[in-house]
Amino acid sequence: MLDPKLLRNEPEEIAVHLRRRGFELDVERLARLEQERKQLQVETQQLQAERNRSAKVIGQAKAKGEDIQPLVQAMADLKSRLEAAEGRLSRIQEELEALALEIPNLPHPSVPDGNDERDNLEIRRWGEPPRFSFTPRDHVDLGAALGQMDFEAAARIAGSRFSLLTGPLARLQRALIQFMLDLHTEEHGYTESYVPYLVNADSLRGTGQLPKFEEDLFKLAGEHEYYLIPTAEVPVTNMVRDRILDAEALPLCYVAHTPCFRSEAGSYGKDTRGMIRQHQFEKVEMVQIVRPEESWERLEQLTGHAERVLQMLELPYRVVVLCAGDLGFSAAKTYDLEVWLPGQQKYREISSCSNFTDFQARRLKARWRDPESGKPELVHTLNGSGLAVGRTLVAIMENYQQEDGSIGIPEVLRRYLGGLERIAS
RNA sequence: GGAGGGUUGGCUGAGUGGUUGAAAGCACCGGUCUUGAAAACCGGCAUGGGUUCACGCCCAUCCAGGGUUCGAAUCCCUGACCCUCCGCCA
Repeated sequence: MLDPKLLRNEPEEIAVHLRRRGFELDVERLARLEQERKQLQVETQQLQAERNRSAKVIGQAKAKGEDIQPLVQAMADLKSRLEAAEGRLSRIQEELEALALEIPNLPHPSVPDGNDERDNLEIRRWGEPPRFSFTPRDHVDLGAALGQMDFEAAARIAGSRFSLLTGPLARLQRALIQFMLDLHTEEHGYTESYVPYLVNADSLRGTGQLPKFEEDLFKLAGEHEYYLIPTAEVPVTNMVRDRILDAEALPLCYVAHTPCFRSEAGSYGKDTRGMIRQHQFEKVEMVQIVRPEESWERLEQLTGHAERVLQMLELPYRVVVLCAGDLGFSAAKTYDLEVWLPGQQKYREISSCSNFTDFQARRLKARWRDPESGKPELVHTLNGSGLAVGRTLVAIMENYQQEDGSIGIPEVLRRYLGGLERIAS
């Protein structure tokens, strides 16, 4: 959520920033509602003050044993006017609130202009795409040949967009998770955390998935209103919801491995082959809760932590900064890491690192006590995949494939696989 | 599934219809004292909003939503969450 004061006082400027990301702020409607709100609020508060005064007078009169009937009768009219005013005010406030919840974050000035992913800006590359003396296969063919990846069985068990791994390939995925968690906890200073995979609607509102993106989520039927998490960002960031943190506690850095569940509504026909886009996938996620003044520096650092995983796995990748039009709803700035996939001859997203500034914090009421002011102030939140595990598995298969269809194991993973150096059928 | 208890400020915790936005303690901030610190003592200290050049004044908020009442943290109803015991269970 944006700062309501800013929204009230400088709607035109805000509209300009939001237009960069393709969001048209209805300034006139906002101004109309605002004006109405203000007028109704003043009126309501005056009536409330009057009611409070009268009630006090009646109390005092009663204490003295005077007749309060005339005073009570005089209140009747006031009461009905107050009720009407309160009703109208709360309707306006609800409308404003609903409007505010659907306004995305402001893009940072350093975010390039652009409409969609084609306008994202590559800012650096690492590693060389491997050269093969044979025609490289994609992970689907490789997995099938190994007999360790079975999409037909997955479809029978669940449906499309699910995958099934067995044997060394399944173990490789587990090894990747272990490796990433160890790296981030031991070398990057994150605290490992285990979190709920089902969350309530408040948590999803806090991080910005609701109310606007309900169709992307799996909602459980049953007496409780639970949703499957689309990313660990939701439970982990919500660790600080409704809290006031001590200054010394910051920054808070958490890493969690969780499965992620996404309905992929609206992506019909996109990435239908293989395990690139699934209803269920594993991800290791880094989350940082920081002081506002250091969030931009932290974004660079966090991105570096994600890059480190790819470097240690020796997977070629590039870093792109998302253009304003491609930014996620809550993000002020996002770096995507894209790994080279020989099966597609393309760089594909494998991590997304974002600074949400105070946008999520305001929805979450996640604050810290600034020693300067002594007042509770909003924190800044950031997160980044470190990495999307399923896609990392795909990248390893495709980049480390041999002519005979076996898969080499990156050096750093072998200790997690009992020393295994290659996966063969 | 059955029975009961609870939700109050940063924290602990009093408060069962009228100066209670809320006692007390802790924490925190300032001061006195001290060579310095601690202790002791004195003072300050909720959040959001409206209005004002400003001092200030006003409104809302004691889990949420309804209700009773001239007046609700306090009474009634519904819901959420937490806890305890019993049953079942990984």
